[in-house]
Amino acid sequence: MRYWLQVVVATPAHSAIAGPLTYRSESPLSPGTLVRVPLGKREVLGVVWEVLPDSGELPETKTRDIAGVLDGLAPLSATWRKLVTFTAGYYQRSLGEVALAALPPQLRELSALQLARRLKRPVVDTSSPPDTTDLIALSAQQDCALAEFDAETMGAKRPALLFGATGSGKTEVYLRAAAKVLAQDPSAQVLVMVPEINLTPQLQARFEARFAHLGKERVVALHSGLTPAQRLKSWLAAHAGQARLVLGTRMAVLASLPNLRLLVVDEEHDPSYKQQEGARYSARDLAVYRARLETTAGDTPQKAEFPDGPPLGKLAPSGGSEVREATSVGVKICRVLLGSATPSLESWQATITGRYQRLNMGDRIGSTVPGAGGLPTVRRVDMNHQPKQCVIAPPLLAAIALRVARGEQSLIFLNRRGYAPVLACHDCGWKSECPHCSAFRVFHKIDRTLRCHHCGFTERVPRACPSCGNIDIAPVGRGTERLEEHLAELLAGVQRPDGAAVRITRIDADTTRLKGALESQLASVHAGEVDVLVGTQMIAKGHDFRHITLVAAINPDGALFSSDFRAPERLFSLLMQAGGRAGRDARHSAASDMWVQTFHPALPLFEALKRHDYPAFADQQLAERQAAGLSPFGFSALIRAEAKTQEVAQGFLNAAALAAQAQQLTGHAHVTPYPAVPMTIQRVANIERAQMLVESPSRVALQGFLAAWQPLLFETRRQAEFKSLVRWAIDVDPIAI
DNA sequence: AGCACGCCGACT
DNA sequence: GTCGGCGTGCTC
Repeated sequence: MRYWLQVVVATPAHSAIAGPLTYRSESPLSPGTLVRVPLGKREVLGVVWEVLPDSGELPETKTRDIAGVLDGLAPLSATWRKLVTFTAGYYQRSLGEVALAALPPQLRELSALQLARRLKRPVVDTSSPPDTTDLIALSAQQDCALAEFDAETMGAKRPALLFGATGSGKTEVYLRAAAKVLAQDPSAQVLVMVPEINLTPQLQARFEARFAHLGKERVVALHSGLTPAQRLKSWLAAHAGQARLVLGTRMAVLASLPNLRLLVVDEEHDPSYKQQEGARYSARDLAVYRARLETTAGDTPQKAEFPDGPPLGKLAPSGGSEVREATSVGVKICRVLLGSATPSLESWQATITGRYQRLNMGDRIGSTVPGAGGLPTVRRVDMNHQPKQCVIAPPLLAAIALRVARGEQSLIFLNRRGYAPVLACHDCGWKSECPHCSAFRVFHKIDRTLRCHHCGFTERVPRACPSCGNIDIAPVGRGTERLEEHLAELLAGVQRPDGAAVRITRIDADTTRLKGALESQLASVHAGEVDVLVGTQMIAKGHDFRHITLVAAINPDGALFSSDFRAPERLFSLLMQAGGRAGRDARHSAASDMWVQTFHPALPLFEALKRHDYPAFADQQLAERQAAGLSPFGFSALIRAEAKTQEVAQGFLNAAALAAQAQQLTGHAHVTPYPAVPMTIQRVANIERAQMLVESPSRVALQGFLAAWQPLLFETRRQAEFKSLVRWAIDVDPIAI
């Protein structure tokens, strides 16, 4: 007996192969089975997508036999395949690319024997009843948030947004919600996502400790920081249902989790949930979609909407919610819990319209009044009234000196690494441009190099101006390296309480390049071996510095007048998060300050920041976005093109848009393609880059347009004049424009 | 993406 | 005379 299988393999979107390939098999493998298939001269991993009915006749193309089956592995579920199909369609990539990218890379290389050996390890149940004796009591607001989350009855239970300040105890809410789900169903699985790998070790320890009663290896991590072997192990444990709780980064949203019952997205506003290469999916949006997909009433899956849609109430079956309890036979509920102190405006808007349930948890534990308890006092420094060219305003410097003298720690932010962003000649006007990119190379004093942060091109700093020979070349502007040096000079006379000199340290991508460097530097801060910590935004996230009583943002204005409409949102979130670093220790909190140096202190953004008032900030931003038809009130996609010349890159995009207009793809659907423009960094590593924005008030219309446009883009690509085009890609729902 | 095949410069 | 540069084309 012969069967024809439709198999998806890792084919990039720009290759000619878009859909599944047809192979022959002796046995009728079920969809979702992992197979090895010949492709050209090599053998690749594939996933059986469907089995063609045996019509007796050969498919029109030639077919080859599959090379092998990864038996011992359960087929990937129909739900997983639906998730992959949706992701590929929505983000305009091939099925195979998304499907294979979701599997651990090691699975491709493993021989049948190696795989069998890995799967042979017996699963021993070492679980015991949970021990709740050590659990501390929840705060009233944590209790309330959990109760509301559990009491949700709307439709298939809406996605929930846990809105709570840094330090308000969101993690404990995740832990309790997860514990409840895991206890209710002995096979239930929970996925907890965090934005950065850096944050997983401490969180993993906390989750492992809490769920130790489930037995060994029931909590696993899934992120790109793992070795290939560890990643495979975690993935297999999740796929087999053996792992009960998976803690991971954005990649984990596509993991195989056969009995997923709860998805948690911590810091849901974080831009790193958006994949920035390959299939550019938003793990947060997919989490919302996946929760709907995993929710079934009997055998009927919920109609999934992405990530918005009609109010869910309309989709609920008449009769209400009691039939949907998790204990009912055949009914499986999967919920999603997003959490943030500064939610994305998309999620916030969803709680206003009622599509999402909002769980308010405003205050820090042990405090209710800003400034008098947990939240730091925000002090704006109007830089218009400070000495010219001053980097750190005198009152801020005095405040830092005071903290040092009191033996307290300060945290100084500057979102620019290196010594100076530019090196310039005062005589002829030469600047340290990168020869390969349209960007300046950054001066790094420590090894006397000029480094391009875009292509990596590095040279030693020239002795004299390369253009006119003048010796007088000087750094312009300021990075963390120079700020650290500058602070050391300014604070040279300041003594610690024990009479010792001030100790300044810097944490940024340059000081943490080596493995373990970040951990050891953080440890020295925690141990109190540092008085002043200088760093980039990497220290604003997650790390819990208990003894810091002063946080300062040196120059946050850059983001204010950016062409990117999301820049204010990111700045507000960053400053709120930075402020959240201060005074988490109750002993200090009453006296902790957040300083912001700005030339525009009266902007609503800073007014809202001063009051720690995210809702006010969101109201104002949402009003602006609604007026401009921007997300979440409008939808967009970016088409990026790379070529040897800017003319070809732009020409390709404009020609493709013209072709779309000629075919009336835009007319009826209210989709607007804008003219192609050079990207902000126009040239990187000698490749010219251009982009085209496409907007629509309707997500469905935009989707329809993009799908219909794809073939035209391929067609345009084939024209002789665009031969030198390097590549092009679509970014749906881009987070930066 | 891989991995071929396919035509032009500096080496054992 | 070959090794190898990466341009173009194909993979069920």
